[in-house]
Amino acid sequence: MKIAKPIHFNFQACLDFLNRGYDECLYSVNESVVRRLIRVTSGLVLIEISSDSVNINVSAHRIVSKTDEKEIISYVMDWFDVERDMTEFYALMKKHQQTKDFPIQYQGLRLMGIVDLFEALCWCVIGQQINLTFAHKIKTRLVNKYGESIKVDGQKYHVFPTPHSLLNVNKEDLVAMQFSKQKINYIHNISQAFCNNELNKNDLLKLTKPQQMDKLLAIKGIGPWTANYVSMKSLRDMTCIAYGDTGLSLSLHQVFNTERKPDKNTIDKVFKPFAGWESYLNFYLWKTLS
DNA sequence: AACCAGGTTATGC
DNA sequence: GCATAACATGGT
Repeated sequence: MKIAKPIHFNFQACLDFLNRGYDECLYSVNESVVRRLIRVTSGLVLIEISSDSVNINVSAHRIVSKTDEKEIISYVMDWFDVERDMTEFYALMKKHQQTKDFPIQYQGLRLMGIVDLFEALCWCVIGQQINLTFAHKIKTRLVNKYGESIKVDGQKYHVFPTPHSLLNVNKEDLVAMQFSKQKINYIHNISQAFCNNELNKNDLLKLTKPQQMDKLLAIKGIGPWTANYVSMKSLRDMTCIAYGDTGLSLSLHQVFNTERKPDKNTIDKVFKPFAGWESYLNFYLWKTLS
């Protein structure tokens, strides 16, 4: 399968982001290739994504139908945000002193998404108030125990657990994995919302932004930061700003010379010229930290 | 050794 | 309404 690369798309830059030094259990990056197990209607498929000068190339580990192919392509396009025309964003960054080098430094880096909304929400809860190394550690324990997997060439690949599988976990097992009781409850709440069909990505995408926020914030464990983060990474809203995020605060301080912990007003002022591209500016600012 | 991490909710004034 | 504690543990 092939996807034509649009302008302002740098596959290697995207891969470097995926491979930025954390132990990631849901995909593996090897130099110029990323492999990941995904779920399509017909079942699980291991896909391998690489790139040449004109295309993104996607292959599957087994025979797939035309319908499967469509779902796989759609997954990759979503994950790598392939369809977005970045021209305007790049022009905006060049126009402003503080960001004028970004188009060269981060050329073609796309806002890498989390296609599965359930995974995105759980990941936020897992990462709440702990360092990312530890967050990856406990996520790996969760995925290894409850996520479906297949073995290809002696290598095991996992998908993120389903809401049903996490709804039925033994809480003591999660304690043993070093989840806090609070995180365990939050993950339970989110699983329940998906199982009761109070929450699913397709329906959420049909709502307006404020309606989406209300739906998300109604669940105990999802606060403003998380609602915003999944809005950016999964629902693909382009106007998200991670207010109060420690990383964003630090990068704003370094790049825009704001105070160490800028208030909402200050942040809005910085983002104002990038209206419509807030999520991308936020993402690139995070990138300046690594 | 203390302080903080991709936060959120419960509680107290 | 706003400040503060509790959560759990590893990294720096």
